[in-house]
Amino acid sequence: MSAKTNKTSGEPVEALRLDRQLCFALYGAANRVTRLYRPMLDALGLTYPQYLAMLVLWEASPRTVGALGEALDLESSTLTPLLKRLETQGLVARTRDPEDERRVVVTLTEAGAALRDKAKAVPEQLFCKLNLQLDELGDLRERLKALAV
Amino acid sequence: MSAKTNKTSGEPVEALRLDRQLCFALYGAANRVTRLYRPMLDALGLTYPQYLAMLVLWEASPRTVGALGEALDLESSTLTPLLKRLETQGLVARTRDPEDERRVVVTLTEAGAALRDKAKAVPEQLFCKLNLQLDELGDLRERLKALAV
DNA sequence: TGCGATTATATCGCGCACGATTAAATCGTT
DNA sequence: AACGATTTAATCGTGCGCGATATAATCGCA
Repeated sequence: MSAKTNKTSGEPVEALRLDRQLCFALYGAANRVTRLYRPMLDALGLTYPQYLAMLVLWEASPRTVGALGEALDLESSTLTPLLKRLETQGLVARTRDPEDERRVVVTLTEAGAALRDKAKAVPEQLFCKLNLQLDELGDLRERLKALAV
Repeated sequence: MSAKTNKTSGEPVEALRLDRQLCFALYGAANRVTRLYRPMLDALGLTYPQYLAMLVLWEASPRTVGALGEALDLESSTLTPLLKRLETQGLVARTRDPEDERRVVVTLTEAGAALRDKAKAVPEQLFCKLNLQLDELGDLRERLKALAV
């Protein structure tokens, strides 16, 4: 038995150990990285998911809510309030597509487009906070992109 | 320029591309894995963070709120309401430590301890849903544990 | 031309996750 | 003993993330 007493178990259930769980490593890493971003994103007035949405829009604007949801793998129930907050901040505009009134088109405002310059430094700043080589980062990124697709 | 028109940018800012961001790969993978767990955890009546808390308690109960927070890397502002919900479900008991009334001791109830048996199958069930070799999983887990510590 | 089915977004309720703050118990130093 | 500093949880407000549901526009087909 382990050094620490375990008052709940008779025999250990190996597979249930927290330190063997990929899910916990993933959960913890995601939380830690969000916390690392926070001070940098505070300076931009963005939350972490808002920053991700802006990344998508900086690549191509306008986009429909649906297209954003596909890119970010998020539901409209998550995106709609988030986009309304970006709209309130004056970073995006939300308008119905006249071609199909079901669609809502999200467009960067000038302020939203301009924020891109301030955000340019973020990726490198963050990279410095990770204890990681550049090639390790690329490898890890690709593995994660392939995970649970 | 890329095949799709990009009305926002003059020259591309390579580092800002979503598909180059480790943060997004991590964020997406964490969300996807949570969604994979959901049906299995629904059967146990647990959310994903509740499942993680139970994993910690199945390893050793009782534990203080602080010790749980350290193990899970979560603040009391997250844990306290979560533990109250587990208490409401009858899975844990929360009592003040008589030795030091500041501490709250979280103890598995019989039902909480018993749930462990039902949870035993979860890790393997989840593993089957990931497109992953066992050694890849271990490697990925260790890399994530080292990330942003 | 209708009218049921589908599609696109929005709304609602719940449970995190965290920073800021509060409250209470304990500790340390005099 | 006293009292300021520290430690431990709890509380509060904001913003996700999602399932279930609602609403409205469009489509398809008789």
